[in-house]
Amino acid sequence: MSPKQHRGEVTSDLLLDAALRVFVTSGEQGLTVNAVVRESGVSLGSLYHHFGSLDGLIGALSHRWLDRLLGELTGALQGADGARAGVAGAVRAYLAFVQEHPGPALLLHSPLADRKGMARGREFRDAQEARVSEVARWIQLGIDAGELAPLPAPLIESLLMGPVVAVARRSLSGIDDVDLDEAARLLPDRIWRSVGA
Amino acid sequence: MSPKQHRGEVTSDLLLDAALRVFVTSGEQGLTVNAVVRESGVSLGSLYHHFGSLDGLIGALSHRWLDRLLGELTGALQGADGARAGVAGAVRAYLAFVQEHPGPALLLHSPLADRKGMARGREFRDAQEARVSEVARWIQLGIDAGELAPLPAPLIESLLMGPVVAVARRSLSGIDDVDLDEAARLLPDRIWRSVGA
DNA sequence: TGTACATCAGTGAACGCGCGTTCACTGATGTAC
DNA sequence: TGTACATCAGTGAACGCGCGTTCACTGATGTAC
Repeated sequence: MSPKQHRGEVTSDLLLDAALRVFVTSGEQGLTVNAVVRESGVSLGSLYHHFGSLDGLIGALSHRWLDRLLGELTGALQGADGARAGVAGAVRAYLAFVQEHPGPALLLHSPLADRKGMARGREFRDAQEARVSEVARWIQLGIDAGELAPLPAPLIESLLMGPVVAVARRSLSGIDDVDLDEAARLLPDRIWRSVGA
Repeated sequence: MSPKQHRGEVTSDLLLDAALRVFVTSGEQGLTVNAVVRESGVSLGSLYHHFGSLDGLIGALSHRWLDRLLGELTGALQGADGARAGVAGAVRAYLAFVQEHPGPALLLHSPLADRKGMARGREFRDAQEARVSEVARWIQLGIDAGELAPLPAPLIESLLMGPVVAVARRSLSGIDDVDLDEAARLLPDRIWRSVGA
């Protein structure tokens, strides 16, 4: 599935980038094989050669970007000194990602990512699983150290990321009443109040 | 569009209920005219007579349930004595809705609701607009009274509902690591810390 | 109360369209000797 | 270095399927006089 020749990798990237552009301009229901082929200039057969199916292509695209987002998130958590700084870092990292990559962020907030990703089973889940449990571990360490409130980890995670996701969705959906820079300034302190010990 | 005879209303309800069942069992991409017709026992022509299109049917279904959810939410906010009680009431009302109506909650958390709803334009938006701005007004009153933190209203809304939505999504997506009753007990106090003055 | 008529509700066969996928094939690249 | 061969990459016409929608029609209900 992963290319054995250089030109194969180039073609894969052409298809992935085209698929993202199609999604951004035409939405979920516009993301068809024909649209991707037209946008990329690559032949239909090549798409199937590299990804096996449309779901395969979308899964690979989601995987690529989810990996980057989770990477920045876990990096921010673990690179910080103490729970409070970690919370602030993760909140800002998420909002920065949304600002820098609105297209991919929209994709990841759409159910396409979940559905197609999950459908691919093990291979996909396992790769992310590592990242997701890094977050869970960080939370547990924070609770054990008495820095985070002694709540179930999923609730901490919801209190931490819920408001950020809500702001991101609002911004991405074109409801223009929220300023991401302002949110990056104000949210960390407010979120800390809810999860801090 | 709304039925003039009693049997018309019965048929509408049959279709709406069937559409919800189809969505719950087959998901978004399984929600087709044929599936709804098969599930409801109503003829294809009747579906088009009452709703004009599949989008019309889905829009009406989303509208019906979004109305109920927002109704309970605004009811909880306004029926409470003080901002803190309002926050707790709204959080519990939302989680109770998810527990009592998981199917509709799944529908409202899917992008189907947004997309189809928005596409119908004015008529739809305006009906909800009233409800949505009731929430915004309640928030503004809370800020003015010095009970809620002096943040932009959208941020308060995100801090208030974000964690609740996150917990709901988690529960609805089958990640079984979150207990809604426990969340209803623990979240109000935590959320209050983040939005209280 | 009875009849005529307009409107509403319900029906299902038929249609066209665009979708994802397949497949037989050609061309390019890398490797073994 | 040269040649033969296997594998990888790329191509696009063709296919079948299920989708949403239309339409000409019949039957039921309510209303006017």
